[in-house]
Amino acid sequence: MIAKLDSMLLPRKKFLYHYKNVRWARGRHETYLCFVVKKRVGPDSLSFDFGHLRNRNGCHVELLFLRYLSALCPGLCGYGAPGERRVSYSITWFCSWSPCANCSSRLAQFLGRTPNLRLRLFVSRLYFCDMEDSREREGLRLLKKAGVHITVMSYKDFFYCWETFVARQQSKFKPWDDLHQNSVRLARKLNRILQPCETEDLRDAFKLLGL
DNA sequence: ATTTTCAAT
Repeated sequence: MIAKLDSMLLPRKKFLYHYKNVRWARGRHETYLCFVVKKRVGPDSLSFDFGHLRNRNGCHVELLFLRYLSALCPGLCGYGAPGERRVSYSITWFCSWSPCANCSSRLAQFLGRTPNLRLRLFVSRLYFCDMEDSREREGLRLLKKAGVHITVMSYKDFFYCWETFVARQQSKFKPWDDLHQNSVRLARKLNRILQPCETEDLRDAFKLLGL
């Protein structure tokens, strides 16, 4: 049973290489997506599923996930019997890269017509977000508008992923150098991206006034 | 100081 489950888990080296939140992520030509799916089956009870995916055959991992979604979440999209309610799900993603502009837009569209799905998104690194006017930045704002909570992964998130998705064989999660600093830097960057400009202007104004 | 990015060779 353990051995069977192990094959579904991420090898330690793969996780560490692809999720490392280093400034210059040379060679990460793959993106991994670890997910947790929770289904609301009653007023209180939740069922639970988890796993991981990576991009394949030129298909970004987010869109790959959308393809698997109906199998993963029965009753999410179908219309069911007349008068029957759709099933509600909460999904959490932990992605090694944040989504590209196209994936963000496709996701936002999908979520717009699937109000019974809540998506929480943790990312290790920000994908093509250096330019002030990058389409990827715009895409992240679109996702926020679609109700997605986007957060940069911190120590506790890497730790949780290690415990949940990695074939760790009893080994403890060993944070790499600068994990915390990198996470803080990226979180600030993401906040600046998601923050409406007015707030930023106000903050500067307050600073000028010494308030 | 500078470096990369869901590849393409």
